[in-house]
Order: sequence, then structure tokens, then C-alpha cells
Amino acid sequence: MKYETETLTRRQEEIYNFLRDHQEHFSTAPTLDELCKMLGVKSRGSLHKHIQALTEAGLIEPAEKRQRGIRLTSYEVNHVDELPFLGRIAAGSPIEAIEIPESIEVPQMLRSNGQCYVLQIRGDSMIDDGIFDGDWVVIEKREQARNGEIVVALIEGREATLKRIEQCPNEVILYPANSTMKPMHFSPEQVQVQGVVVGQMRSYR
Amino acid sequence: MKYETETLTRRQEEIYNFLRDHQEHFSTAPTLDELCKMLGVKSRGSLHKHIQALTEAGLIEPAEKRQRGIRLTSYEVNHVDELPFLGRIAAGSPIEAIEIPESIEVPQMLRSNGQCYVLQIRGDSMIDDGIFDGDWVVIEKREQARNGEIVVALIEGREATLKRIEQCPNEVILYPANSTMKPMHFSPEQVQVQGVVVGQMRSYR
DNA sequence: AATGTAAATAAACAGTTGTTCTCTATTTGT
DNA sequence: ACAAATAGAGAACAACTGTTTATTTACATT
Repeated sequence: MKYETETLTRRQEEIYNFLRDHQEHFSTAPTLDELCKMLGVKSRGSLHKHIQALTEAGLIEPAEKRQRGIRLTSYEVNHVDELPFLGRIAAGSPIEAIEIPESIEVPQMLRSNGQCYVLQIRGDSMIDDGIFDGDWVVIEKREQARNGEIVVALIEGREATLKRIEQCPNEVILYPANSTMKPMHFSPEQVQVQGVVVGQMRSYR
Repeated sequence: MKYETETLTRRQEEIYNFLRDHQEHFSTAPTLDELCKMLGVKSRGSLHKHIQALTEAGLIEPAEKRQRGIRLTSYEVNHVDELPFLGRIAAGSPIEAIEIPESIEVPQMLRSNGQCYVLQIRGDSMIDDGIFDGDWVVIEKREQARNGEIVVALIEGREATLKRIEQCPNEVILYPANSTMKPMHFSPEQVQVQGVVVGQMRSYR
């Protein structure tokens, strides 16, 4: 007998996609019987073989206690409502990118219609605007900003900071929201807007 | 045979409290066997009678599909992506409840394992703690708080506020996080903790 | 001393669930 | 055209789960 190939068969992929598409509608981990009904399969044993293959492929895992249904691996992580978590941002340094870009759950309310991503705040430079060390901010990727918006600004192509921006014809002023720091003045060429803050989240645990 | 009294027996209350205290630790709905082990009961049948009584009392409900464990009523509120949005809270007034309780999307990261709900902030009394007018806060329903936590406190049974709490044997101090306001001192009987802040969200649009 | 209630144990039952097996039909590759 | 791979049906099995019943123990009330 041959070793199993590590690629999925057509039907296995079909079933996996079904599980992915429907995982949101499962209140509890689905049963083989339930899945059979939904997939139109009449034999529990038939389905079991596919489920077993997917389990060995690491895409699925049985609910821990036995006899308690099947769920996708990292069930809650693959939610539709996730944005890429790109890294941490501290005043005066480049953005510290995450090696493996993770995902982070973000409610619809905290996003804009544009392309968004998430950064975590390092430091207290925005403390007076209610953005604290450790907070997550949702950034809409955008090159232009309106005056008064909080932006991810790249200074001299090196440092990245989160600041409130005021743009005049000949000058760009970045206001740190921290009474112990002073506004910084630049020429328009020195400052490049990378995105605008549209949401913020904090966990107290 | 007599009709069942509507009050719980000593043991029923004991078991109900156990379930309440431990619901956070259940990843899936617990089984009678599992509960037996945890409670030190050797017979599944013994426990079943108590569970049945609690179910009739409306405090517990069997997981929908049969053969899938037992959960507290409204257990799954914590497992969907939305939490009930109960109303707005302003310093010095009762909570302004929403007529029809809506739902609001809250990421897993911003919740605790306990029962949670969402309030929207009115006013600037927590501005120094980074909680602004219009922000949403995620509250874990809880009657006890640790010192330093931000709580929803009911004062004299009437006013509700969001404050940082310090509890001494003879005194409860509520600190508004706003330098223009002063800490308020109460006797322990005057202040009732209703919940603890575990998360916060803000939209900039 | 007699009685009733609460609580626990143990055994048994039926339905569910995951698993394994054999057998058959269909598709695929050479 | 033939063999291998894939897919499904159905049966059978053991473990688990909720439920019921009979029996015993402890305890408080009368």
C-alpha cells in the first residue's frame, strides 16, 4: 500500500470548505450525523473516513472529550471579521513588524470601508488622546489625511509614529497627545502619511 | 404526592452555585459524568435529579441537541461574537437603558470568560484613564471587585457610575479619572458593584 | 417511636456518537 | 482495457449520555 499523499482529495477539500463556510452557523461542534444530513451523505461511516483524513492533515480536530462533535482547528481564529496584525508602533522608531503576520478580530464598527490593518501601541505619546501603551489601533491605509486626524506618519523614511496631524502649505505639524512632549514641525517632503486611525481597542485583563 | 416547592433545596442551591462559579472554565457544556467527578458524586442518577429540578426552575437548560451536556441558561451569550448592548452610563444618573436591547460585535480579546455586556460612556469622568465620551466598554457581570479595577458602581441604589474602586474594611472610595473631580467616599453599604470593565472600544468615524 | 423528606448508590435502559469493517459503484491514470 | 484510487452504503460495536427505578442512609418533625 502506498503512503497517503499529503494533498487532499477532491471530496476532502469539498468537505473542508463546507466546514469553513459554515462554522459560523454551528452553535456547538457538529456531529457526524448532523454533517451527514447537511452534506447529503447517508452513511456516517463514509463521512468518517474523510473527517479522519482531515484530522490527520491537521485541519480539523475532534472536540476534546470524545463524543462531542468535530470542529475546525483554531476554530475561532479564522473568523471573517479579522484584520492583519502587522506589528507594534512606538514613537521614534520604525514599525516593529511581526515575523508571522497574525490576525486579529476587529468588529465592523471599528473599521472603515478602506483597507485596514492593526497595530499595537508602544509608549505613551498619545496618552492625552486616550490611546495607551498596549492598545490596539485600527489603521485605514491611506496616503492623504485631513487636518486633525490621527495618522501613522513616516518621518524621513525611517521613524514611524502615531500623531495628530496639521498640514499647512509649507509645513506639517505633528502633535503628540502628551503634555510632556512638544509638537514637531517638518517640511511636507519629510513626512509621509501611511494611514489614519479609525478605531481603537483595549483589554483590561 | 405533593407539588414541588418552588424554592431550591440546600443541595440544589449548592450545585447551582458550583455551576455558576465554574461556567467560565467549561469549554464545552459539561456532562453529568464530568459534573459527578467535579462534585464528588459517585452516581450519575443522583446528580440527575438535582439537575432536573434546576432545569424545571429555569436556571439551567440542556444543550439543544440532546446528548450534549448541560449549560446554564443564557450560557452561549458568551460564545457568539456579539454581546448585548444594554445602554448608556453617565456619572451621577441611573443607567439609561436601551428600549430594545441591541447586540454589538465584540472581539474575543476584549471579553472575559464570565457573562459580559456592553455600555456606552456619556461624559468625561474617566478621561484620564483613557475612557472617553462615546466609547464602548465591555463589562463583566460580577458583584465583587479587586481594588484598582474600574467598576460599574450603583450608589444608594440609584445612581450608576464608572469609577476606579478602592475598598477598605470601613470605607469604599471611588476615584473618577478626571483631575477636575474629586474622589468620593462611601460606606460599604452605600455602594454596590455591578460589573467590572474588561475591555474598551472607540470608533474615530 | 413513627414518619416523611432529602440525598446518595447502584443497576438497568434506550438513544447517540465515534469507530471499524465489508462490500459495491464510480472515476482516474497508464 | 485494466488496476488503483476514490467515494459511498450499510452493518455492527463499544463507549458515552441522559433518564428511570429501586434501595438505603441520614436527619429533622411530629
